Amino acid sequence: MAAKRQRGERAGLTREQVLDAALALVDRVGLNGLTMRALGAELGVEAMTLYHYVPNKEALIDGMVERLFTAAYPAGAGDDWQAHLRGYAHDLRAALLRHPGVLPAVNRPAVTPAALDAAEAGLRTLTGAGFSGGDALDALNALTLFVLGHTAAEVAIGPDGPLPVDTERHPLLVEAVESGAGIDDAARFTFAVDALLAGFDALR
Amino acid sequence: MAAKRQRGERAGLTREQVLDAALALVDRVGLNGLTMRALGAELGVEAMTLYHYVPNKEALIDGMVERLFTAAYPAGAGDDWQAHLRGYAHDLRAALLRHPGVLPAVNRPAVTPAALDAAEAGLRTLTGAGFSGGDALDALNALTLFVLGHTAAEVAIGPDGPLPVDTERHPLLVEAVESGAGIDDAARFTFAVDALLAGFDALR
DNA sequence: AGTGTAGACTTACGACGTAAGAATCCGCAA
DNA sequence: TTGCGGATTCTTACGTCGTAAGTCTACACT
Repeated sequence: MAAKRQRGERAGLTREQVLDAALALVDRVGLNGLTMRALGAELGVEAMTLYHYVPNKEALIDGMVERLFTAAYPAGAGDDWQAHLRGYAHDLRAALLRHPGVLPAVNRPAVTPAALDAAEAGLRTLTGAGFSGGDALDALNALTLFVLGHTAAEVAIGPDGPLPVDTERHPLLVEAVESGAGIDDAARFTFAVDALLAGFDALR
Repeated sequence: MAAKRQRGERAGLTREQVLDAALALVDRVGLNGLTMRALGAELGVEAMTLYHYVPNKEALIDGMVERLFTAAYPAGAGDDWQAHLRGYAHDLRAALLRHPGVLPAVNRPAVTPAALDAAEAGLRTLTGAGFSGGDALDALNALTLFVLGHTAAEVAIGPDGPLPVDTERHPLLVEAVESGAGIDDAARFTFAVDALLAGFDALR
């Protein structure tokens, strides 16, 4: 990618550049293709050089996830609480889908300043709408974890040949699937988010 | 674990034994500790022997996940649909938590006969309660993916030192956390499942 | 008794993460 | 101007991993 370098000649890297290059690499070759050597090559640098910006590979991946989440919160506080949370969920999903390759490494929300700000904004909206502090926190949590689970499942492609269902044993399943239901990921996501919001409303 | 063996002397393994041993090993040493050599040692066998039961390590992990899911569906069809789905969600979570170490490798529900049976039973209950086939499928899907996301997040332990929140910037967050809300995983899970069910009810 | 095959072992290779240390550049003090 | 120390990079090397290839042995069937 970059020109060859001599022994102490600076490449002028930053931690952010390393993380971004890692995200780009993963987008291209998948999480399994992310190796220290490959990432180094991407940046015109030897593998060991990366250890000046990241203590080890695990921390590198954590950093990528953090970066993903930091980019995920546009902090749009909506007018009414349902619109606010709906926007939050859709924005978060969109941000996660921007780097699908990293999603297998995302098993819980990263705690970043941006995430805390988003949580605070959500709590403000919800408590303002009459939720108790505890319920508001639980609601935000449930919504966030649902988004993570749904999005992770979306990108986890499987062999998924024809489902091993037979009409005798699973008539309803066959019918629902053949009617085209459950195909569109975005529609399923929207359905679920709306259900969750309606449920919060009912429990308020 | 087992006695040393000569060339050709049978160890009498089955694919199921291999998968169960892998689950046990992961429970003990974590997913990173799962290596073909270590698993072989666990079974009193060389690493390469395992390749008679599993084409490669990825398939080994897939098999573990499948096994986890197969054990997860006790097929308890409840009386009313909310009780049915609530039981399904809690049973699924409990089954997943039985082997927490594998959860990072679970990013979507495994398609197994048991899973299909459970889906069919859920559809029957829901359509019987007045849901359209498409909505019923979406609802089951949303519930399942939420359980996966929530459970995965539960076991994803983090360093999680004191949260970097300051009272000035995040007053509501500080208050909610200090009140002890959001500590108990099971309670948060119950809250979210109930919300989702209430939401399904509202959208019916 | 002879033979094929499934199940086990041995050896070996390339790739990976990273420990250890050497080389070079740069900014600052004398 | 010179010299020095830290920051950044490269080089070399080690142990471990997944697994390809080949070999050996016990048993089932002829």
